[in-house]
Amino acid sequence: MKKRHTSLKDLADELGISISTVSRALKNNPIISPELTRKIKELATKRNYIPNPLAMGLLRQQTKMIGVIVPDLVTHFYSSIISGMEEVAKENGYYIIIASSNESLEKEKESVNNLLKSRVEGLIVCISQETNSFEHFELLIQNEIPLVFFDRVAESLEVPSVTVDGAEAAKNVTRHFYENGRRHIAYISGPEHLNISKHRKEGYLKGLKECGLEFIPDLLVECNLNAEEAALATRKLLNLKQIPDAIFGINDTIAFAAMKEIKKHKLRIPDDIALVGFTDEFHSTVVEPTLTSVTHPTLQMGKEAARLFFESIEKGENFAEKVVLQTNLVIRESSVKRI
Amino acid sequence: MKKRHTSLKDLADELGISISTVSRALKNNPIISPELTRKIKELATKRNYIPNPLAMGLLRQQTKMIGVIVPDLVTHFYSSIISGMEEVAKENGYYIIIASSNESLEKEKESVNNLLKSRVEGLIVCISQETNSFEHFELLIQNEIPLVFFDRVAESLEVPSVTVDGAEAAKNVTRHFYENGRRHIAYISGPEHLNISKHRKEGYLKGLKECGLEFIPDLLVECNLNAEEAALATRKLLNLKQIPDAIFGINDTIAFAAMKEIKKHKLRIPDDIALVGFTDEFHSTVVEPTLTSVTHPTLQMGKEAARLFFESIEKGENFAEKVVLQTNLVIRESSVKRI
DNA sequence: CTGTTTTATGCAAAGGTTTGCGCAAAGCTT
DNA sequence: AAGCTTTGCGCAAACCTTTGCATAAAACAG
Repeated sequence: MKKRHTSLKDLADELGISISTVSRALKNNPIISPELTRKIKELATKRNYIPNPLAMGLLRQQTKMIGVIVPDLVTHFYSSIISGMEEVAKENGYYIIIASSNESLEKEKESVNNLLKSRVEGLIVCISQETNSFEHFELLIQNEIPLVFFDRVAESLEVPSVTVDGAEAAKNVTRHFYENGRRHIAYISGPEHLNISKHRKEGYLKGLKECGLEFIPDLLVECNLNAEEAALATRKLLNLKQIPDAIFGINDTIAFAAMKEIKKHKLRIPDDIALVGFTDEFHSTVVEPTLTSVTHPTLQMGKEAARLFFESIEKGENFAEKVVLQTNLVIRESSVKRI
Repeated sequence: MKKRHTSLKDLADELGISISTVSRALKNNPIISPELTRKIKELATKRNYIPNPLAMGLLRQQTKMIGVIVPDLVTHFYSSIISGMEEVAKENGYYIIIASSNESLEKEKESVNNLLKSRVEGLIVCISQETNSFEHFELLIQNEIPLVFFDRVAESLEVPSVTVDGAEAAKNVTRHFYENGRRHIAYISGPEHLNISKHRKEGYLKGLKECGLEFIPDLLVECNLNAEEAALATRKLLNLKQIPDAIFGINDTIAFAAMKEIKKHKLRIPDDIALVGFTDEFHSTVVEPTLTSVTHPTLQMGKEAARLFFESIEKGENFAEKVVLQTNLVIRESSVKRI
């Protein structure tokens, strides 16, 4: 049999006073005499009194919980962002409940529902790669439930978000390739409807243009964001009559898969093909060759997302600040020819 | 201004009936007439009624929340285990709140307190590497708050737990080295007070014995579980007069750090030194050479831990089942000489 | 037509907290 | 001494749900 937690009533009864007096004393309300306050506090400590958050929540109509939906939990990128969110949430006395969509629209909808059922005060979401309709989010907006997007956003919705400048980053990668003598630069992209795919592609194209390179449609392949499809996409590139001398993957998962595939084809990195990834997973530095990658300020992204969330709670429905963070191209072995 | 969620009272008022009738109708209580039930359900759907979990929780004295404390979130090992827990928790209508100790005893204690404040119904914990005292857990046991350990456990406490058979695994690694011609097998261990360190060391020693190898104290180095200390430990091994021809790291973080260090010393893996890790992080297959590792059934560990938790809630204080799962040695390039 | 059973619904308490308002007693003013 | 202010505390409502018990109306037996 579980013991009940100590309540205000328990304390009040034991001291023969009213509940309200106990409540006030514990909050240092000066209206309660000093000696009584002292006595009450003493007993509270002794009985290990902890305010019941359910009762408080009921009263104040708030659960102090934020729902977070990520495509998956096991990717360093997301867990790192979550760490950042957690930090800011904690500072504000909030808790985070995590749900993963597993990159499935269906599971994403389900997660939204589940989190709503548990009365989270709002949601911070990175949409799944399948997500191409947004009714489940529109419903949130209609009901004035705070919503923040990060990384992958539904651009048609007026919602605060934190993203990175993917176009700029992709442009820089392209230029980096060019400056290192590459002329047949390929890009493995993700689903077209994702903002991240779109922007990085734009940057890629812009980069080509600035470098005076022609866009060769064969060098742009699109695939879902998993290792299998990435391997397939890479194979497609390696089977071209004119194979690329540089490949840029929309994220590191893609880049690692490409790396494996390139090695399998007995091609050398970076000698035959230069390779660059995106998001800078932790293991970029342990693969061989070490992977040049566009680093994301993940911790900061998480913190910003949480900050936006709290601002959204405060300012209400019309708040839709878009935070765009800069990335950083960290050059390692995979993209620069050894001298 | 946030709209309030629809409550039973809202529905009752709108229909001009009492709250209890609405409540009963929604639970298909046959005592309410079919037509009224239908009408009520219709309105409930229309108004998007969701029962308030706070009110329910207050009534039933349960929050449906489990607190989980992990050393960190960004390691694949932990996030994968958490995924498993989440699955089982969801099936049981529970939510998980995650806190990371960052391998610090202080933060671990703080997390226990925070989670208790938010009235989680119990805790599932992997203790931090610093944790060598357990008062904060004993307090939980005294207050009959369900507690489950996973991977790293406080062995002195009578608490359900799920671990792997580290001794057996370490023995097998040692034998694997021996069978591949290694005779100077080193082991980089973690803090001695951790059960995982202790058991794997036992297995290592047992393996040596079974293979008829002498235990050389210099070949056993202990370090904290981070890349820096692991690099230091590796350097120590590589500076020995008789350097080892095989190194076994207590986890993959250690093994990767060792790999970098070995490469830095211009030694070849596995030719000069064979290397094996533990826990099989995702990137074991992308490093070069690919890393032989002892795989953990992480998803299953998470599920088992959650299962134990629910069993603990049911059976109460005297329940202390210990689940020990088997690992699997996955042999890759880092431990076997190329022919 | 009266008394009893059945049927359908409402009342109220409990769970824990906060807080506006009320009220008594004590202290003060003139 | 009478009236006024201050001080210190309690009452009760509100937040939302469930559920044992009460109650009203309807149906039925005799």
